[in-house]
Amino acid sequence: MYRGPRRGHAWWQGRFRGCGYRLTLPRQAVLDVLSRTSKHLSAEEIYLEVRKINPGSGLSTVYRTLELLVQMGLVFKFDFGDGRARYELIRNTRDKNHHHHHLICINCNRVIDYSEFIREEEELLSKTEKELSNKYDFKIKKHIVQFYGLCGECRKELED
Amino acid sequence: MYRGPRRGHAWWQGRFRGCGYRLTLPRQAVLDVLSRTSKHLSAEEIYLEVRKINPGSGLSTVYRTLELLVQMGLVFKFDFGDGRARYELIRNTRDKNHHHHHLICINCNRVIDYSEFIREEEELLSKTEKELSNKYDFKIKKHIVQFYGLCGECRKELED
DNA sequence: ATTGAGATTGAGAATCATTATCAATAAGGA
DNA sequence: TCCTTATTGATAATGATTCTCAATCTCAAT
Repeated sequence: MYRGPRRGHAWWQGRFRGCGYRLTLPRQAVLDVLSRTSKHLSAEEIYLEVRKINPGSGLSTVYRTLELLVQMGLVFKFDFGDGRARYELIRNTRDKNHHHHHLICINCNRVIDYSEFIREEEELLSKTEKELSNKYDFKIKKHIVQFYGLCGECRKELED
Repeated sequence: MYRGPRRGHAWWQGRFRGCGYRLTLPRQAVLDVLSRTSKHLSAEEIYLEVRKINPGSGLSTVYRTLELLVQMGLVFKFDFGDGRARYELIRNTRDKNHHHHHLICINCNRVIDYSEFIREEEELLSKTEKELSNKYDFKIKKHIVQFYGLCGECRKELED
């Protein structure tokens, strides 16, 4: 089954060329790191991984690349309230709108992705968005839904 | 009609005493500022207002007081994504759980409070919370729901 | 009143993630 | 090859928040 040009990095390459950008080694490295993990890494963490692939990469470039990727719609940027941004590669191009949400442990900063009730959530959110847009003359671009709490391990740990 | 000891600042005074804290002038000033506005002020903004009431107050103390108030459950602390925290006095002690949510303009940072669909939202959220708590062994403490977009004025402004 | 322990304060230094600066380098087209 | 532009890495700058610390205040016990 032919899958088009989406083998290896050819796909990203195309995306970049289409926007007039170059898919350079430092940028490649950032994409590699993001594509190999399911965690929500910070810029610093990405930088440390990137240096294993391309030791010449600088932190500035990692920041610049992440900004670019977010702006290109390839990466999500999250704020989980611990003072540093977190980044996540957007994997499924098809159902872009079907994004997941997060449970964030306020003790160990672990992040759990979930998609339960996402349909109901999205339904309610879009209904709310429609209503609020009218009432307040406000054009909603995106929403944030996050749950904060304690993961199992931290609960045990703190119950002592 | 007698309203109990909630005249002036006597109420806060009680709250403070009860916790073993003192309701000093610099703290009073922060509470005054917060109680007089419906905006979502930043620490710096609060500081500037506080100095009109009590010119001796320092920025550190404002930060410390805000932290204290949040910890005492008298004030909400929000992050609207513009790099500074925002604070809001919790006014109605009765229905603590009936908190509102926010529309945030990504252009001018205006914040609109809304309570439409809050009931439905809370219903869905609590249902989701229950389910997720079980499935992921995760004790949810709080949630965040925020809408980002463009307010009417900014939309006009940017359509040029 | 006096005292002493502890709470509170303001000024300034320190922190830390992120951005801005800038000269050097690489790449692609004419 | 030459030239314009994109990209880079090192470093400095930024800016909100937190930390430090000596000075001041409060209040209960003497």
